[in-house]
Amino acid sequence: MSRPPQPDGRVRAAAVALFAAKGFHGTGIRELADAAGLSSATLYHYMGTKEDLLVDIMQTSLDRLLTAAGQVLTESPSPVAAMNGLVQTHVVAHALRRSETLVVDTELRALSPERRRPIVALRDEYEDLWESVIEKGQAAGTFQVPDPSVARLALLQMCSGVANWYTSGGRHALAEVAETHAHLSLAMLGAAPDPGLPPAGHYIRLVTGVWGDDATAG
Amino acid sequence: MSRPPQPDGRVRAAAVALFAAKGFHGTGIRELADAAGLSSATLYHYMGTKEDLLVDIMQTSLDRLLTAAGQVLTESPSPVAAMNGLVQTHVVAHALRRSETLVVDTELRALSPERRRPIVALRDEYEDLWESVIEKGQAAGTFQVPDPSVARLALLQMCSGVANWYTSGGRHALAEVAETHAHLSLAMLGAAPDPGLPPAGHYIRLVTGVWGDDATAG
Amino acid sequence: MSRPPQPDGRVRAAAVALFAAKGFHGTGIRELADAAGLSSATLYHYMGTKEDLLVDIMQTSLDRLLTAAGQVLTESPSPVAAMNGLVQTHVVAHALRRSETLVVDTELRALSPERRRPIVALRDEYEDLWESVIEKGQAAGTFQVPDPSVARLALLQMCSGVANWYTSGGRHALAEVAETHAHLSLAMLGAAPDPGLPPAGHYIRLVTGVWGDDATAG
Amino acid sequence: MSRPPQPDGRVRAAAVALFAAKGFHGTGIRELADAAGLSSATLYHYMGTKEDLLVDIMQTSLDRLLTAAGQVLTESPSPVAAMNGLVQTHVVAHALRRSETLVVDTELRALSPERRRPIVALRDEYEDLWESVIEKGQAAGTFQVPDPSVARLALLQMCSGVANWYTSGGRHALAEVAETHAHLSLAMLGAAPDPGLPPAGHYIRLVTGVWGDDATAG
DNA sequence: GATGAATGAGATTTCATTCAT
DNA sequence: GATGAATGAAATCTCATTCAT
Repeated sequence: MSRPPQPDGRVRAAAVALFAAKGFHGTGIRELADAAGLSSATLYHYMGTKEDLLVDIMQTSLDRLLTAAGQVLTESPSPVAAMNGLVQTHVVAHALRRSETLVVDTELRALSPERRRPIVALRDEYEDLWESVIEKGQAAGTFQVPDPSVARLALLQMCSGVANWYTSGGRHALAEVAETHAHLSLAMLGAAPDPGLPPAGHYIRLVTGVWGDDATAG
Repeated sequence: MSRPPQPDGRVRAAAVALFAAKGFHGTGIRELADAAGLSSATLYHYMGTKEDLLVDIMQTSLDRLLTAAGQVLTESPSPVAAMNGLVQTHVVAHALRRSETLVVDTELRALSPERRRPIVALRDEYEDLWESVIEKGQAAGTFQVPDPSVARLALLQMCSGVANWYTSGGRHALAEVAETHAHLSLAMLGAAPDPGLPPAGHYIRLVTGVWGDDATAG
Repeated sequence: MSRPPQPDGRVRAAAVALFAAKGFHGTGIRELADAAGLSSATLYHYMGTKEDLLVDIMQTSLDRLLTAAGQVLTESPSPVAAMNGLVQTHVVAHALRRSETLVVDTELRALSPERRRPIVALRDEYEDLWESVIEKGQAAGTFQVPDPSVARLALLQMCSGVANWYTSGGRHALAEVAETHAHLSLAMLGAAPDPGLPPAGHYIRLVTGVWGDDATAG
Repeated sequence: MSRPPQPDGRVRAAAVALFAAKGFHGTGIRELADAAGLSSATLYHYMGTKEDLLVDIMQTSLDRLLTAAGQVLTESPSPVAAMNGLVQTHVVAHALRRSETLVVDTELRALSPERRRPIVALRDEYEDLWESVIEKGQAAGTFQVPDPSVARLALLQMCSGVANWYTSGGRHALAEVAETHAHLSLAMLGAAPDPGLPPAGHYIRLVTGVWGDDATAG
């Protein structure tokens, strides 16, 4: 009775998939139970309310993005390297975990104001990492953009958008997509290409390391 | 009884605003009626079902995007000019008509398969215009991208994303946002800057010309 | 404003057809308006409430049945002749005016108690005519039935049932159906066949005379 | 989630009573819930849609009529015996289970075409049993009717009509009604009375055996 | 841990009817 | 005479959630 129970893997996985496919309000609790192989009453042994479940999914996802970004920044010696890493990590995460990242990006509005606040704080913390890299590069003369904050917004929209169209086994290989986005991003920022940056494989390992292989894939 | 009556301006405007803010499934019919200043029964005097209303909004919006893009392509002598025009027009439309463009971009999943099909066809028609411009530029040697179709996807996500964060009267002026996106886009495509291209004002006029000033603003 | 307006031909005809096909509660007022070629608001120039319309239809139909039965009894010299006439008249009316007789037979329950009472009185008046003919024949020794009142009920159900299955132009000609029912009825009552009774044509003329050719046919 | 749950006894009983008394369209879902002693939401725990409930009622009723008729035909050595049995069984069923038989006879039109088809097939199967008995009797010279198919229609309408007027404890005892209808039916068909046929008690037992004493009585 | 039963509130949509024009 | 606009009430059905077993 003290705190809401933590959703187990099956429930989370079903919720992530359904919230991504049909939206939070478009997903019924019985639908969710069916997908998890449980009755709707049993569902409540594994979670608090439907909103609790959404919060939990978002929190976990943003925590992981922050962890991954932190590792990237630690290991990157320059703004160009940092931006290359942030973009590739972000793109790989949005490609490999399409559903959960889509949920974070589209269902903020479904949260009540009180529940939304801490989630938005996490998201802002993450986006600030990007902005400060851009500013450092701009200050160092490595980047030239008309407006750093517009650049940050444009970059993030572009990279997050991968979750909208990437399909594993589709026309574009993951490494290709990640590297192309890094290339496009650096070009956007006016940075010269740097052949010495780590290739996509490095960031794919980083992302899979952070996410582990829980059942929430997809 | 023959065809569902055209929802009048107030109903459409209320629907666009609410669907954008809370999602299709997150918007109740009574909420919609309140926002339109009608009773929920009267609402049905002006529309078919809630889904009809969504389809109508999407269709109108995509028709206008296609019209605007057609005008841009007609008047543009080169791939660089065309891309500059497509990006600025798209960005201006997504900034001035945030709500309706957001609805088009996020609520496709709320449509039943039968209703979705023709809408997706319109969207694909629009995106194909972008792709063929990229391909022409690539063929002409003006653009150099690792992968044209990834570039198209990345560009569109970036430019559509404006609807997620632009606020009139906010930190960024509309003309600045449009031109910055054009600049970033051409940089992404590896094209040299061209100071002779039409400035944002031209495309703002084009967009307001196409959209008119009906009640659906926002 | 004083009394509810009399429904005109088109409205009555549409109502009779729809009430018969879909039931009173199964028929919507807009459906009715469509069928009559009017708007639902205009409908109310021609009728009172939906229930008024039903009452009107039933009253008219029962009045005509009573008129026809009165003519039959006047001209019939014996219980056998009377029963032959009642049956044939009833069958012809239920065949030629399927819809309106079905409505009378099945929608009594849709009336409020106050409106039902006078209609039931008319129906009882009509059925009493049948019962008294059976009793006269039983008293005269022409008929032999185990129970006159069960016989009346059985006879009327059988003859009214024609409205459930007769179709003009179908497998059975009207005259044949009427005469067969008269034959079966007299057999049920234990009466010897009488070749001198008027044939179906006589009663078809009687019925069409009473009903006239208003627009309520069918 | 797989198949609509079987409505339990109380829901079925309430539905049968209300559909018979007020018609399918005349019966509201809350009314039904009240009669079953449930909330309208709980109702849906026990049934699919209102139409599913109607289909279920009709199917069950027709299945039982077919079962009973099959037993009658098996045990009847002659067309006269068979017809006597069919009529008495039918009459007893329509007297003891007025409501459910009335629903079958009057609410077919409330079904959508897809749901109606299999129900009509069952009804036709049942009516064909009657027709073939009449034809056998006619071929054997036991019956003499002007038209066997009109005779079948007339007979069935007469016997089904019992559900419209019979009341247990009313003026007419069940056995009397059943035997009277058998007598009238055989008279209609021109068959000589046969004192050796089973009396009503036999068929009352047959019917109560087939119907059991579930909660759907009335 | 699991679930059938239950429900108040609310979903979307239709109802019959009125009225100003 | 005709109708578009309007509506309170009610229609059927689903919602997220609770609880006794």
